[in-house]
Amino acid sequence: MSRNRVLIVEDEEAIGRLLTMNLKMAGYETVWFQDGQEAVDSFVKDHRFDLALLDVMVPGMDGFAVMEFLKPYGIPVIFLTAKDDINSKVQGLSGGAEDYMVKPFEMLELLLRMEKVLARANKTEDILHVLNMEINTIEHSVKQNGAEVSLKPMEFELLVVLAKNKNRAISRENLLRMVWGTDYMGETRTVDVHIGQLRKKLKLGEQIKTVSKLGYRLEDVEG
Amino acid sequence: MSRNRVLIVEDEEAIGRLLTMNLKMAGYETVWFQDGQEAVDSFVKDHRFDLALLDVMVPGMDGFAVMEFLKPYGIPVIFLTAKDDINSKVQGLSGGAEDYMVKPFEMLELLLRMEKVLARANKTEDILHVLNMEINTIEHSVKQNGAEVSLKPMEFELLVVLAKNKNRAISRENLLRMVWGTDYMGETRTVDVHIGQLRKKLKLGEQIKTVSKLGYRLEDVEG
DNA sequence: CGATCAATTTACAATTATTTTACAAAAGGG
DNA sequence: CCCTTTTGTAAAATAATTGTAAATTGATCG
Repeated sequence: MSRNRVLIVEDEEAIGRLLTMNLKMAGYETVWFQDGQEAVDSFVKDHRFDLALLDVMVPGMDGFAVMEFLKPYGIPVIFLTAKDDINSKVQGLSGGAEDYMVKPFEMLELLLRMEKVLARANKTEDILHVLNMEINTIEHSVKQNGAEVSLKPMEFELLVVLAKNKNRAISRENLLRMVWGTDYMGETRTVDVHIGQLRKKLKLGEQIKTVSKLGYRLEDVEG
Repeated sequence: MSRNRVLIVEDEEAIGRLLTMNLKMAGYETVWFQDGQEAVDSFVKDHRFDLALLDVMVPGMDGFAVMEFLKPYGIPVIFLTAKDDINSKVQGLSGGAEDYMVKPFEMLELLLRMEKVLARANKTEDILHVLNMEINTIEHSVKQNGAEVSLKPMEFELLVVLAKNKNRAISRENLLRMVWGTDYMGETRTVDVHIGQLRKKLKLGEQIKTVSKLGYRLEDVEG
């Protein structure tokens, strides 16, 4: 599948730029507007979006109003808003928004939530193809050159995260958060051990690169 | 690349000018007010700031009051204050300020703290572009003319500091503080050796200038 | 309860990174 | 110029990180 397209409506320069850059790194296609009206004008001409990130307070037309235009097309919305404005939260979620992020937020947190929203909307691939592997996220199975390879649950989850983020170095901390869901502090070699298992079982000694002091990267040259 | 915008509220002419000048050199965009009320009046019309430096004692409206206006927008605040006024410190930090500088302060110290605060608020660029390099601070990777160059962790950290402070000479002592985090006293050639590695690996013999008796400077004429 | 299997921790070996050393080369500074 | 100090850098020494087998812990199920 081609990459998911994300509509961004955000007037703050710094945040908009950061979003654009990070989503691009994460493999999304983005279109960014600093004005709600402009976003809508463009949207009526081209509504091929899979997800929208809308700042609530934005010039031209506010985020809630923008959402009304997206609704008929079933495009899920995640709102971005300045500090704990509980009213916006209520209005946004009851109005049909999928999720809600309070600024300033962690980019990784946003990426995780976007993943979840896209999965719920059935806009993610169920089968990933990386290197010589076919990873079935519904059956939790992996085939390598057509032959089934048996992975334990955590090994599988780790492989999925590496595959979804191929060619990108991921720190041990982030792997722990993404796969294990823990904000683990202190020392643990769990990640390393599981990486070792994947390397052994899938013969990925070369393809899973160690990034010293940081973490690991699954390399797939072809892209 | 657009720069981070900093709101400065400081009535002392000399300090205000110094801040404006130094931050501009360091690549920030600044707006400076000498009166708290004026700053707030302007802020309600344009709140596109990434950080605020607030003098506590300032005419019109004091720093704490100004902060209350910034809070809802999640704009981090660093207080500047005349003396070692412990009360202000307590009031400021408990009121939500990110950090606190006592005058007179080292400009480099302030720049360091600003960096930290911006990073915490997720408002720093993840990808730096300097000379022919693209430095990805999330993946800890460097591309030169599109080709990946492999750096060891400390080499990478050093490059980031040089890049963030390009065209500014940095002493060995400060490099040690910024990269290695140590207030190392005495003799060490560690910095020199790592500079040598960067020059070799990235062919920056010309661009990393030695500043005799002081330290080094990464030059990027284009700015 | 055990038996079984997955997950994590431990412990130590292997590898890689960092710092120091030592000397050569270059730069200042009379 | 010459002498002194500073800097460049290869290579040795030291330190830290990573790989991984094996032991331990935890969870599940009859």
